[in-house]
Amino acid sequence: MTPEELAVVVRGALTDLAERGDMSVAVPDEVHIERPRNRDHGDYATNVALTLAKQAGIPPRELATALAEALAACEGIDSAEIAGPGFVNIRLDDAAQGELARGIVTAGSAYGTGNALAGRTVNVEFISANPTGPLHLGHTRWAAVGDAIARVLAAAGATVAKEFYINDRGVQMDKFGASVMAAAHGQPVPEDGYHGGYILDLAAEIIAAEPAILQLPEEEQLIAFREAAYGLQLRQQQSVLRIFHTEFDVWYSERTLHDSGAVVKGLDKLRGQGHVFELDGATWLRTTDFGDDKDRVLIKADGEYTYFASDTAYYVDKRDRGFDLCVYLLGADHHGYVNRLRAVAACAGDDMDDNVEVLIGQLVKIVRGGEEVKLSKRAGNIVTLEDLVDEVGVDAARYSLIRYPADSPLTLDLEVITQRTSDNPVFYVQYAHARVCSVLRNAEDLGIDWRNSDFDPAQLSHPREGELLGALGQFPRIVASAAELREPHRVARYLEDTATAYHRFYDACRVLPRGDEQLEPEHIARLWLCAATRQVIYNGLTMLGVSAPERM
RNA sequence: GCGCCCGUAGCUCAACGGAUAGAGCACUUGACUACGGAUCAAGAGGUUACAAGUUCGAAUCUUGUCGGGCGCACCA
Repeated sequence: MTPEELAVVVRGALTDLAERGDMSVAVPDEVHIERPRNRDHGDYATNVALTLAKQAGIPPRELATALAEALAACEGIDSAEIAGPGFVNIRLDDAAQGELARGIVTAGSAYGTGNALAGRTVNVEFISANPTGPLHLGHTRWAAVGDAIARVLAAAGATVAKEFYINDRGVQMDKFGASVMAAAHGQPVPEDGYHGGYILDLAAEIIAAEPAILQLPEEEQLIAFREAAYGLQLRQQQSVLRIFHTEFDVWYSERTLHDSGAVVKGLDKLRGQGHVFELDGATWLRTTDFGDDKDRVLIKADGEYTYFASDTAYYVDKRDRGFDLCVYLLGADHHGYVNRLRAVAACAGDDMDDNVEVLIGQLVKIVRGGEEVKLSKRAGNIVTLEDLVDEVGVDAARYSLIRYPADSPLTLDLEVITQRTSDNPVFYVQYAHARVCSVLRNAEDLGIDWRNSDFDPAQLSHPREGELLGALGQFPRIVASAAELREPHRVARYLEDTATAYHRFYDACRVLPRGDEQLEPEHIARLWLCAATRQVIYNGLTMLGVSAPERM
């Protein structure tokens, strides 16, 4: 029995109480079932009596007592007891709990998915770096977490597109081009240019491919260098993200936004909504109508579009492409954009609480042996996504970034996550998966066909088996809450708990018959439990973009 | 000055208003003729920055104070 099924049972019991008329309780739509931290409190607990008592005018413990009596009589429930101020602690009978293993194995990769967000079409935009250098650690956090958010949203039933906005327009691109050109001529890079060592590499690569570029007139040459370097750098970003297992559905160029007329179209839409005005020769959007602290310029007095104009047009364009929720994942230094972007949605006639969502990721601080490693894209002394992957591997890098909520600052010690030991939780979880796979392989080698043997769920009566089943039953609600809250770290933490439950089970319960033992129903039941565990860990790791190795 | 985020074990961090605030690392002590010990068991470690409030109940919500990070362009 899953917690969701139990909630239905509890709700039914409450309905019975209400209909019998002893107690005038209004039966809530949702009954909160939780898994008590303390195992002495049973398999599950509900606080529903506490929440209903006041409004029903009944002391909580009295209501809880009546509910407990009703529940104890329900099928699949072994006992129900009141505790504390009015909790009802519920213990399932072994068969009802064990049946879960069959359900998970049958559901396969669908176990854990849901339909809470069915019908929502979501655009998740993240990273969106300038194509003027390698991706650094701030980008890397979102590369991992943003991708995981998208996967979790999809698991909750949403239709999701991952999008990368290429900031390939504006003065930063020109500075980038000028920097590469200077390097190509062996001259010092301009003061306000890009100084990383990669600039020299780009220059060398461009000259090698097209030596004649150095003979072009200066202005032409500048453009040629800029475009060549842009192409190379973008491909480098795309390649490293592919290695990182973060695949985008759409790479959207800011230039094409302008070239396609989308910017003009977006402006027209905003004008039609009546929030655009002229002042001092510039064209403004009155974002203060919707909570921004100042109005924003769309077209400067010199006739140039601002970056903000691109932003607004891009939002309108996303909505025109059919997305009903636009999620932006931004770095901490962009938190000033939150109100602005929400106001853009409102100015376009949308609901800024429903159509747009801006998440802010706090900074990642990197230390190496306790000493901070400074990051600076312009200075060149940077830790890049590629560096991190080279040092710790894709799985450890992704997992280390995903297992913490993105909205709190994070310190990673390279010396710690470089170690391929149990210091790093990803190995702990992957090891559990490999261990289950090993047991199932051994079963196969022994010729045990557990899938086609009778499965008696009541065999799973050991406390450690109950713990493991309880953990496995949590998975769907963990995924649902991770999606709802945009917090994939919940899945990672959950997997760690589940891995612990498996290791503890494994430690206490022999799965396979020893050499001279007969195959018993208990062995079969435990193999089903193993198979269910493998499925849950596999589904969870996959949701995080982390591999689930069968051997390590 | 205004605004956003954050203060939880020695360190890095969990805990969607619930019961005795939990993990990992580090520290102490046990369990290997191993279904994979990359594991398990036990111990020690806390005034959840501080103070008031809200309620059956607060690390969580409200207000204030202190401390830290970041942001406040006709830049991109």
